[in-house]
Amino acid sequence: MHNIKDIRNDPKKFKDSLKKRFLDVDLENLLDLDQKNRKLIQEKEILEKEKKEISKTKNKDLFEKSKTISQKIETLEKDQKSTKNKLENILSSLPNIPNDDVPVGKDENSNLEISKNGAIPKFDFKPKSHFELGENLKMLDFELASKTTGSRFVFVKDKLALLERAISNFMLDVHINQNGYQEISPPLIVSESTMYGTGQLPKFENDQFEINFDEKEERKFLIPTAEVILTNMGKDKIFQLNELPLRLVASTPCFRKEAGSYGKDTKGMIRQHQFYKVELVSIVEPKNCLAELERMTNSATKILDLLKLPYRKIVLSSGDMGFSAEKTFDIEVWLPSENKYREISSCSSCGTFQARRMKSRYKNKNNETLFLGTLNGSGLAVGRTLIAILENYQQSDGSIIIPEVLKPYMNKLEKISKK
RNA sequence: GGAGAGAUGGCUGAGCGGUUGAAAGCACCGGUCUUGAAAACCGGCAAAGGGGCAACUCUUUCCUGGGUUCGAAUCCCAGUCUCUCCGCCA
Repeated sequence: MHNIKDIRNDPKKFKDSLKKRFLDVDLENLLDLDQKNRKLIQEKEILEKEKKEISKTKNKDLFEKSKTISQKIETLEKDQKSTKNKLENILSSLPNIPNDDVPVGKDENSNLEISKNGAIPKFDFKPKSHFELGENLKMLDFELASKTTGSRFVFVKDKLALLERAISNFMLDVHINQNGYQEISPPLIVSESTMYGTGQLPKFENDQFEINFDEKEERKFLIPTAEVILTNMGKDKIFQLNELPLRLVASTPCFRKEAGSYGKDTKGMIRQHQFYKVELVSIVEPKNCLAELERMTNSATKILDLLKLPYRKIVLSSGDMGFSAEKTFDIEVWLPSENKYREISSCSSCGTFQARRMKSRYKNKNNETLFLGTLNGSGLAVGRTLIAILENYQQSDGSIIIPEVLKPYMNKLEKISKK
């Protein structure tokens, strides 16, 4: 959510900033609504003051007048509220403004590679895809999932299920013990206002799983990422300075409809309706956002370093960034079967954009109440890490060597092979 | 699902028709003291919104939404949430 005052002060700058997102805002309308809103507030306040004074005098002769004033206030208030609503509806559907150092471009073609790490493995045979490997091992079962549930679901079985759990536990341990994050086991269901807070609603409703909970209550959704619930831990809260920075990590299932990706990645478990992800969230003073983004990204790449998986880091262009982000680094892992890098983590700073939506604030040194900065990043997507391990650690016989750091989590198992 | 109790500032907690935006304590910030810190003492400290270059000022807000009243944190109605007890249950 943008601050209307900033827009009012420098409308042109605001319009230009959103052009980087290839959006053309109707500023006229926005400013008109803002002006109308403020005018109505002023009129209302004059009457309110008058009414207040009458009641203070306790003069019975003026009581009738006070009644008529009340009626006028009521009409003004209705008008003002509806104007404010219109204004907020527009504001809440506008994305965050890209940071100055974000490359400007329409889509992923303008993303910039920043660094490459790790040696790409060489095979003296044609490397198989993760789904071939998994199905041959009889440890990935897509057919069964489509029978019980539908497309874009999978059964992970036996040693691969263990591997999936090992990956998740390993990541959690690194983030908790080495990177200074606090572990959270959060609700996987959130209310509508929580989804609004991080920006999933109102614009991206069609990618969310809404659940039928209780007609009378606020609408409820399955989380598309733990970012939603972790970031909202600061919802309607004013933090003391000594509570910051707050760094949180959770390993949770994520649920997405993947609307609009029909035909994309239909094979295998790259794109599923349900997947596990270890999520990092930081809540910080806004001035520390960009430094925290570097720190968070390093926390994520550390996992890949430890797993000895080759990856590259890229910075997303203005047109490719998510709705709430001001700057985003993607980390892409090497997938031998595709002969290219694929996204395994996305780390974003949202500045104060989300904090404004969920009223997440803190007291600074001067005791002023200000909006916080929020960041989120995958550390990492568990399903895709599983894929990357399968493909990068595969042997000619179809077995999978267990990465050194995961062995303690796998009962010292050395490799996964067909029974 | 049945029966009670409650919801007030960052937190704890008073107030129960008219200078109450709200006592007190804690936390926090500033100062005195101290080699430094702690303690002690002094001072400051709710939020949102409007007007103003600013000093400042005005309005709203005591869970939410209605109602009574000239006037509501305080009275009435509805709803939401939390807690306790009983039942059910992983």
